[in-house]
Amino acid sequence: MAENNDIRRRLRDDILRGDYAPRQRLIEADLAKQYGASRFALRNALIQLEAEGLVELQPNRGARVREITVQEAIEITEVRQSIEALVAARAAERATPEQIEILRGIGRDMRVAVEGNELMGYSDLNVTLHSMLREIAQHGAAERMLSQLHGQMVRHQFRLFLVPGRPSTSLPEHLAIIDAVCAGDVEAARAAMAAHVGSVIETLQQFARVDAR
Amino acid sequence: MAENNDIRRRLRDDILRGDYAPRQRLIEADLAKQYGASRFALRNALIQLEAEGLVELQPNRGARVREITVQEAIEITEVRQSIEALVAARAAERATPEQIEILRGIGRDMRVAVEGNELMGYSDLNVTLHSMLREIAQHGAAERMLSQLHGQMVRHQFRLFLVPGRPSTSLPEHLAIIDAVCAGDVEAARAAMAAHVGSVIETLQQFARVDAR
DNA sequence: GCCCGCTAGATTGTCAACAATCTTGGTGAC
DNA sequence: GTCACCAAGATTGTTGACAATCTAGCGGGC
Repeated sequence: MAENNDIRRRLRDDILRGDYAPRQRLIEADLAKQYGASRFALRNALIQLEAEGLVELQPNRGARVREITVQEAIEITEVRQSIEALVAARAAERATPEQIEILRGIGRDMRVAVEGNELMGYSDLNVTLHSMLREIAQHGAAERMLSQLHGQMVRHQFRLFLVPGRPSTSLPEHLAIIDAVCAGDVEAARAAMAAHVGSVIETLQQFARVDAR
Repeated sequence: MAENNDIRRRLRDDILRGDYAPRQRLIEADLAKQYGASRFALRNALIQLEAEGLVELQPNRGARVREITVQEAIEITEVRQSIEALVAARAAERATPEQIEILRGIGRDMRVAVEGNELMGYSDLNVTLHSMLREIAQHGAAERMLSQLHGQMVRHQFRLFLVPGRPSTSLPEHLAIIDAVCAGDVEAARAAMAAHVGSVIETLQQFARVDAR
């Protein structure tokens, strides 16, 4: 099973990186050859990825990359909103002085990245901030749910950074979250995170309107 | 695969009903004989149940029923709290007159069940109310996450009903949720649900203290 | 007496071949 | 020309056997 988990990880990474288009069929034999694994190992990986919501498995008809509509992306983000708010609140409760220093550092870097118009750098910092907050919160159940939701979203997440002016909207939201967590203000942290993810949802809703045309 | 999903469902039901103790080893060959299925089908079911969080799968060491500690149960319920609050808010937004009638009916039945001290009946109504709210909310992502979390919790959920006086605490909370949803008051519904699940968390915390002795 | 290593049995992991099912392309009736 | 039907190929589903790994119990050395 050691190799099995390896296959699973590689296949997941490749799907998340966008190597396979949504709704593209994933044919066991082809993938097996491509990854140098047995069909058996591949099958297991596909079953597991289905459970993660990355792949759709229809009986006798094989596996496809699951397509997430904008509407579904919004729903997923709504759930993410409520869990991330919980994580932020919990992080505010538990952050140690060392962790607070790290958070402030991330905030400074974010400001610099936005001022320098470094989109990719800012995107990476965004990921770093959210995962730092999860680490501070030490909440296993939230962690599991968020990583599951996140995997399903990657494709749409990516589109967000292409929206002009998006960084200058989200920067103050991120800084507000950092301030609240560092101040140990539980309710402010919850509210700041809810507001931030709320603005993500609004941006997604713009996509929904554009796509509808 | 038709039979495969059947096995999965039966095995899940049996685990949830408590036929297998936590940490009990689930031996593929034994289960295969017991359910009249092939080891192959069983294996797939176990992989899927692992993803649902019901079963723990260690390489070369087989499957066990996953044990949920009280601490984990609290975490899971905290996540549930935030998602259920979202569902209640959404239900308040969308409930039709017919659905409102049904909710009020559930409320009346709950009152009667508590007055008549019918614990099992009240427990069933509790399940009915929550699933009715999910149906009204029509929120696919929330639905999926909640059913996953619920599966992991069943054993602890059960203990709640053994707590003396628990029904008389939760009845007014349930009625408040129903009132808010029927009134279409989104924020009140969110708050009422958060308060209700919050009181569940407090009860679980009492267990944690008792178990620690 | 206690610990280490070893063997036998139990259990899981993997494979290759075969069966069942779906898909595609073509053929013929109308 | 269009539709229903059928066959061939492609793909997934399943099986039984075997390999790899773990576990428990025993015996020998200290």
